[in-house]
Amino acid sequence: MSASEVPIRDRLFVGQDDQPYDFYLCPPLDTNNDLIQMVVEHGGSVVDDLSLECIVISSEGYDVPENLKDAHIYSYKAIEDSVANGIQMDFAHYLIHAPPPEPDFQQQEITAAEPQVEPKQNGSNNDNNDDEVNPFLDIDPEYPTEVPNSDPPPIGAESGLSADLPTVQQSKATAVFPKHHGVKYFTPEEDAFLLEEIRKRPWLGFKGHQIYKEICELSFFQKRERTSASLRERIRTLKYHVGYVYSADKDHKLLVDEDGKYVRSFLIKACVQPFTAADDFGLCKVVYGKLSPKPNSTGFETVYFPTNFFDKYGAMFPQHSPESWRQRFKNYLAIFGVANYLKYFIMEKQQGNDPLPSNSANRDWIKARRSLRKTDGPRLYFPNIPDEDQFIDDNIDTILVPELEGKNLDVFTPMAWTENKEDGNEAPPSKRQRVSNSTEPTAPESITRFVDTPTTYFREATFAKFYEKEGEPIDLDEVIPRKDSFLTDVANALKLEELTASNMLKALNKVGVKKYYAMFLIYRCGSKEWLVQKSIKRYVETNGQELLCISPGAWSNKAIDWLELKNKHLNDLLKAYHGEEDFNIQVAAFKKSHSINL
DNA sequence: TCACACACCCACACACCAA
DNA sequence: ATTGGTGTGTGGGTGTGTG
Repeated sequence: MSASEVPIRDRLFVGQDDQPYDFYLCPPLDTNNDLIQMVVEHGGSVVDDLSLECIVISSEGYDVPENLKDAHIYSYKAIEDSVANGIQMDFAHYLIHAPPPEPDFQQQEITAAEPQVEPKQNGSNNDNNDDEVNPFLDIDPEYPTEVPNSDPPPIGAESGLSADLPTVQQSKATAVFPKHHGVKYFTPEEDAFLLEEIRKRPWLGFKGHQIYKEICELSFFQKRERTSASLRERIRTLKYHVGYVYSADKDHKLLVDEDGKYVRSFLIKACVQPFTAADDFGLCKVVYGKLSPKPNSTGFETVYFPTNFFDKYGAMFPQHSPESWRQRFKNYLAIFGVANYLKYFIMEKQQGNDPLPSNSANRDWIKARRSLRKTDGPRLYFPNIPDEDQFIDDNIDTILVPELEGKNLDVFTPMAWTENKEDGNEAPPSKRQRVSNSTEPTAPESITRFVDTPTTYFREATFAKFYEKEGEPIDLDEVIPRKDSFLTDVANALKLEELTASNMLKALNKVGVKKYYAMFLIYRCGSKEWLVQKSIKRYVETNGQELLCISPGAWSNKAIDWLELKNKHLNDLLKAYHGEEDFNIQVAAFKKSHSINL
């Protein structure tokens, strides 16, 4: 029977390369028409030529024929269960025969490196259990499905490989006759084991080196003589298709749900956060505006940082730790030059280009500057930027950087620290003084414009209660892995013929925005659907930290705080920011709702 | 020729430490 | 407490050998 004679119902047994899995059915299975039909109906194919790459299927209890002693053999139940469940089961769980270990390698390992009985590592972590292994069954007790009765739950049982099937597909050939000399292909069970071990270490990321150093220490891979480099490269070959990781708390203890299963998380964070051009621009802008760096005779700048400057900066811009920000300044911006970088950044923006971060804007130049700094050589100017700092003063506020939007930078204004540096704790707002040429005034009357800040909590009791009761406004765990499609859904949902509040509410609810949050957005954005959309985007991109976009027309908590002050000057600034018409409409709406004290 | 396993390299993010 | 020096590990590029 060939695949072409049977209508293919789904692609259960098709690899990512669109090639069907080839199954070799050991007699008497080769005459089992039901089984054959299952294979071909679901996209696979049945072969009778063992010299081809194929997955060998047999039944438990049948003698392994001599010519298959060196093959990995899987139970026919792998096929049956996959079809029954509608997803591809982890074939590694159905391994009924594996090739015996190669004597020369095993001997070498035992005599040269290991005592006859490896000491049991009896720690709190169950990963390193190392029980005796049946040498004829190449299934390790460490193997995920076989982690029994241990404190953290069995993983493989539920997680399996299912959606992550590239592993089976990519190593199917070698699952049959793995080679021990030359190229040693990964088997499905190695892939499955590796993925599970990665998922159990979400704090290590999965692109680095350390995690593989740990995993390759496990006896499962020690026995298979896998180096950390090979494990790492395997994951790179699999295009990092880890799919998900298991949630862990800050002490690296894996979270377990009410069923005793590890809790999946699709937020796979990287271990290091590269500095962006916006990061550099933001830091330079604050240093330039608030700390007034003074150029010295060697062409570098002298900057006096107030106490805890980087702590404050890191708190306000948490994409990097305070120490990282300090290092960034020390290792790159101080070398590049604050004024140089600002000029470069502004020039690029004005020319419609995307500026590069300071480490890569001009690698040769910064390398030269770095050595110049130590050797005290001649001054080295950044090419093609204006001499005068006036260029910065004239343009710096025209450059919009989303990262800086809505941040109140007043906290970085040092309070006369040059005179009394020792009592330099928090500068109370009323005591802020003009130290540099661009300090912000503080008294309400001297505030010249409204600078919005992010809205991070529900200010109105009604919405706060809903939040308490119904939880997060959007299920981020569900949405973030498909961020782009979700945002498209939201955009499409808001393409309504009649943009009434109730229509928007229904449409948003349909795509996964909780009703109370939709109500909140409509209320704060004055039913402007583009602002509602922008706010949802902001919410997702900030991982749920910010409830509202920052834009005229979107009324933040800060704006409402100002309203409640009933100060005419501040209201005028709000009018200037939001527009007089919008101001009047919103204030009327707020009054009507009685949610704020007006 | 291609995919894969394995290895090596390097810029850089980040942490730590001594002064 | 701040600062400069230094060590460690990430993340990604790439080279080589094999089948």
